[in-house]
Amino acid sequence: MALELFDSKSQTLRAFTPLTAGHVEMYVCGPTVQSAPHLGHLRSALVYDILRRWLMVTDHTVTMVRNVTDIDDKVLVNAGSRDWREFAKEIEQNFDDAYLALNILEPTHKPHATEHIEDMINLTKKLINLGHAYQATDGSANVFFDTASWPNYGELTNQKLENMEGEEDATFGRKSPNDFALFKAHKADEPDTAAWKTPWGLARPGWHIECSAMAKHFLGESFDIHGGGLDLRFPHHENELAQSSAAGDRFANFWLHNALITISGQKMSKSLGNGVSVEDLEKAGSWGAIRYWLLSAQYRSNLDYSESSIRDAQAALDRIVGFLKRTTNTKQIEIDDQYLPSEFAEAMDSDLNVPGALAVIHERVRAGNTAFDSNNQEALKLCVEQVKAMVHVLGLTFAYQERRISEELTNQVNDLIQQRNAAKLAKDFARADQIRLELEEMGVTLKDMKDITMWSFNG
RNA sequence: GGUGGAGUGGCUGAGCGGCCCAAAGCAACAGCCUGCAAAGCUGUCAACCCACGGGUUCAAAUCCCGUCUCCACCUCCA
Repeated sequence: MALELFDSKSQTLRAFTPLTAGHVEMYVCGPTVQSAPHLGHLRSALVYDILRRWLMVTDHTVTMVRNVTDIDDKVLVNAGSRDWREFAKEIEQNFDDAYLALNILEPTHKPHATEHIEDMINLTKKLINLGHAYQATDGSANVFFDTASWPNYGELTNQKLENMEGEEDATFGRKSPNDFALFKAHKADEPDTAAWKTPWGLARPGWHIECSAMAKHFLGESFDIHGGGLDLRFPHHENELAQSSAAGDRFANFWLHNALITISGQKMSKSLGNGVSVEDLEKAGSWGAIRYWLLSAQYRSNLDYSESSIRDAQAALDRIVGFLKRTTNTKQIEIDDQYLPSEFAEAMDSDLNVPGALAVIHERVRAGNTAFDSNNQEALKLCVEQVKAMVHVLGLTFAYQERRISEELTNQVNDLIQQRNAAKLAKDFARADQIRLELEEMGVTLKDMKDITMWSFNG
């Protein structure tokens, strides 16, 4: 079986074949760095991280572009009295920190909108020449896409122009309320640094033109996959498609949209202010558990966040990690993709059915534990290799890296454990229990094994 | 008004015509282990009719029609 992906433009599951055999080019809409990341942004980035990893495992090289929109109305507003460029950089760092913590791979290219103004000007010029864009009728430096000139407008989201609500307020020189800005004229109250010289006057780019220009810059006039959150489908992606195809490009072969994260059934979003922040998440569980939880629903399904969700994920992940810890030396991890079970591959090939893939991991973990307890070395080895390979594909390997604990604490704990074991041997259980309690208060959980007492620190 | 999506055990969440008397996880319960625990492992439990009502089919959670409820998008959002 080969990979099938749900293409949201055709609204069908399609067999995925790269335009160039063995090589996949994908463009993913990254964040507008206007405020700190929340769970929803992380999910989106993670979905395409998983897709990329799976493509690589199945023998593709992957060029992945994930942009940073670092100039935008909200960036300027939220920067307040600060230099917006500095502000944007800081927010971008917040995103990068979170991506790193979640073990999301760096994209091949991470272009910033402000670095590609020239590309955007060129694309806009071309659209004007082709009669698909125009400078504002009020003589300002605003430039708009002429939706009426493009009969395919609405093709991505299956909408008809006459049914659309469009901009209702002032036109700023629009011919139609449905027309959207390619460039926005510099406003007097905005910093000079947020304006570029264009053939139409001082202006800054609109949101949609950025992605069209950057995708073309790095991937050319056609590429395999365009991804992003479901809330970007319209207008952002519809407009991207209109611009690029009106300019004569074929653009994306597949459109992928990940569903959103909800909280109490309602969409998590910047505008609603109900986002779960990185700080909140770190309190709820480990980054491994967060990654696991984000993967626990297929990417086109909503995922509802609640306080217990990360905790449940932590328990499920601990089961997998615990298996590897008790059966292998986790410091030496060699991965061999040849061990991936076919059921796992089938699940991944089926529009990235990660929950199904996780089920295969758990099934193998159980088989492995059984083999371990009955000392069936041959069966155990197979299960271990399979689990390691699967966990690696999902990027969960980092979850079982050892936490760094100070030598001082280690010695102290080992000393107390020794005292406790001595007390147990002397059948002084009151003393043994007292030490156990002491350790618990330090945040140390004991694990009495057959011959040895293991411990973990959760403080 | 338009365009999409969803409703599956106590909870999360796969399955999308026969392998489904429905995967997996969490929770619960039991056993193993233990001085007793915890942790860990294993097992068991759970979906009466897979939102409701019709229909198609030899066969439906899965397809069709209708109804109800919820969510998203319609020019700020991943």
